[in-house]
Amino acid sequence: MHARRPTIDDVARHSGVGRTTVSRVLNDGPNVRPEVRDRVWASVRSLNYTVNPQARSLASGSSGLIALVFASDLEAQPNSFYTSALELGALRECLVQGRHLLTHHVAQDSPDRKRQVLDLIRAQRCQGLVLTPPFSDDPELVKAAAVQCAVALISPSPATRGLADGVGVDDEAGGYDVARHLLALGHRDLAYITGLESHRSAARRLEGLRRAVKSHGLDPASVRVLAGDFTFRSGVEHTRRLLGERTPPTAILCANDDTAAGALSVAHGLHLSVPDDISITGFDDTPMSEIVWPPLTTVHQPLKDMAGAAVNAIARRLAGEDEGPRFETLPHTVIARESSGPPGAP
Amino acid sequence: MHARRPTIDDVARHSGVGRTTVSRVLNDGPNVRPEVRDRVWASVRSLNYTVNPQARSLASGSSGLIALVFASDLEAQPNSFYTSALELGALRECLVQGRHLLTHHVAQDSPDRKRQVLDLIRAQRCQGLVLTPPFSDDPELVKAAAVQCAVALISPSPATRGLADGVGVDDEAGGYDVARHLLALGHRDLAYITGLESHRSAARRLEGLRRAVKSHGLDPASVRVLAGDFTFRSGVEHTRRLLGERTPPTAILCANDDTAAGALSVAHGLHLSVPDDISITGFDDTPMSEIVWPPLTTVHQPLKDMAGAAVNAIARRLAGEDEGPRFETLPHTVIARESSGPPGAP
DNA sequence: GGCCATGCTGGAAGCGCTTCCAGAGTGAAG
DNA sequence: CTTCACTCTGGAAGCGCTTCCAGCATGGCC
Repeated sequence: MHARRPTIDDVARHSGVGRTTVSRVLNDGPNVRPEVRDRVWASVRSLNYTVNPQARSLASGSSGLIALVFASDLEAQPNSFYTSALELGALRECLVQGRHLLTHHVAQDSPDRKRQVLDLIRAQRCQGLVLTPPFSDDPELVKAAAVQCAVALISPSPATRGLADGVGVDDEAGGYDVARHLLALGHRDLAYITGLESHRSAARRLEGLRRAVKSHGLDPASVRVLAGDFTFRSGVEHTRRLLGERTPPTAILCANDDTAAGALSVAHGLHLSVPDDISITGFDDTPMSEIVWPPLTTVHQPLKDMAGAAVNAIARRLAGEDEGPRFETLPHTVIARESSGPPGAP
Repeated sequence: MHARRPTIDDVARHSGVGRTTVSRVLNDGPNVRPEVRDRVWASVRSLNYTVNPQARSLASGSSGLIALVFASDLEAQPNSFYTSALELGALRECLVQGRHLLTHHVAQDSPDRKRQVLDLIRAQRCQGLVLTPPFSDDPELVKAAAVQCAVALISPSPATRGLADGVGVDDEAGGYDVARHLLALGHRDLAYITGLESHRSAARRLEGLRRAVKSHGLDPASVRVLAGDFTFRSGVEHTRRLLGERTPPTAILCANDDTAAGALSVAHGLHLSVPDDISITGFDDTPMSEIVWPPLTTVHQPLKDMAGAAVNAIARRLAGEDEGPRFETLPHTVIARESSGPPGAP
């Protein structure tokens, strides 16, 4: 069939040096004369040699693997844009760092989900682990994982920030900012559809919302809060209920874009005009917010950068950096599109 | 720090058997007495042993890696639902098959994109490769890849079907079926926004559309065809042009859901009613089709199953099955939602 | 009882790399 | 001329597994 692939020994023989020297050249090691280095590279090219990553992993004792774990179901197609963005960001940074990404989806409601994550990094010899919400909010899991490998958290709550490196936006401020946007437009009666209870960072958005309401001299308790779960479906259900009330709110804030899309859909079904009859906002600024009609006012979160920063933090740890856990706050922005406007406008 | 992880020799010693026997047990090999087998498993559990996948790969000479390659940009967020669905399907089947998935995104316009793919499977020692469109339509690439590893194609065109295993729906029939759906509703003036030229399977949808038109006694040449590229943006641009004409079509068929979403958005912008003023259909039935307003009439394509079947085909090849390339056709369905209706209705 | 087929077992040889360590060469310092 | 501190270099020992192959029981059969 095809000829045996060249090994490091073939390169060594071909360039007339020892195997160790070839290894040094391949790994940019010190103590190799430039001319020897060139000779080795020439042989590498001429033999069309590439290192065997499996052998390298075994010998060096490091797999180069970083696991990215999502809490979702292999069957469902959850928050596709959110997870895709994170994965792409992580993938890109892994490429830069010469590491490999192991994407894993764990059923959210699986009773042994923590074990699944720990088993994964154990069995695969992962050196790094990027946890997304709500896993990134679980102190027990984070602690257990941190013993085994470098851990970085996406949007961790304060409870886990001290346990590992983290990246995220200031969710409280994000909530505050969209709420301010709506209050400035003249809205006085807001409703909020939350994300999953366990997803702490999204819960902080509500706190920011309440702060904004209070700072406008209104009663935070007047904000109607409905317990959603980030799905389109929960946006549909809660919005249907809200808009069925005698005095519906003039604006509905949603914990993410999917939920907002559900809310929009209900408004359309009732032949209401958005934003004239009802303003709706999302969170994340996934591509979805430009796909729906009208385009969604939302809070931009640099998801790809967040995932990249997480992988980068892991790489730094593995390179030996040894400070306390660090939390990196990335900037968010309110993106005002057409789904929000003054209440009761023509 | 932590104790050295147990190796296969520790298990062998602990259970009083040879290393070879432990290996047999771990790999479900033959010729091990049940009682010995149990004893070994007991040791494995008690030592909390897991095989080192890196060592196994090296020794067995098989990496267990399957690459899934997308033609897209790490910067853009292309067809998120489409790629996510394929990835989830592949991931699930890999889990079943005990293999690992290496997801890779290659810039569509990169001049050496073929080389990038070939280098990837070469450098990583991938044993399988799943190619998505338009890579799956490139005979040159498929041939070159097939020399190195088992290849499976997602939605290959007839030109590449003979070169490797493939999975897909009958795109021609899919196009035929949506067109029939619209014709049955009374539409006589259709427009089609195509996908990327290089994406052959999508081009076949147009052929089906033409066949349907002809079978209704209409002139296939009367169908307006606009060259899109699967993006929301191309849906926007072409629809804007179409609806600006003196006699706009009564229905716009799009090569995928993203493009259809763009078309919908333009209709809304012009304050047209969908489907009363204009019917719009998509293709793929990604979650997006339920998110937009009104929900999109589209052709369901079982993307997750397709990716799973592709991985499965690779696994069968690697297990030694040795027939000619096989193409597996999965069923498609027209999903009639609210974006299509009789033309010129109230 | 002798013989062979069959089932089970483990020793030993790698897989292709990294890394420890000893050795060779070189120039500056004594 | 010797000594020492470097800079280079390569031999050899693994990393933890799979797999080839030889060896030893065992049992059925003539």
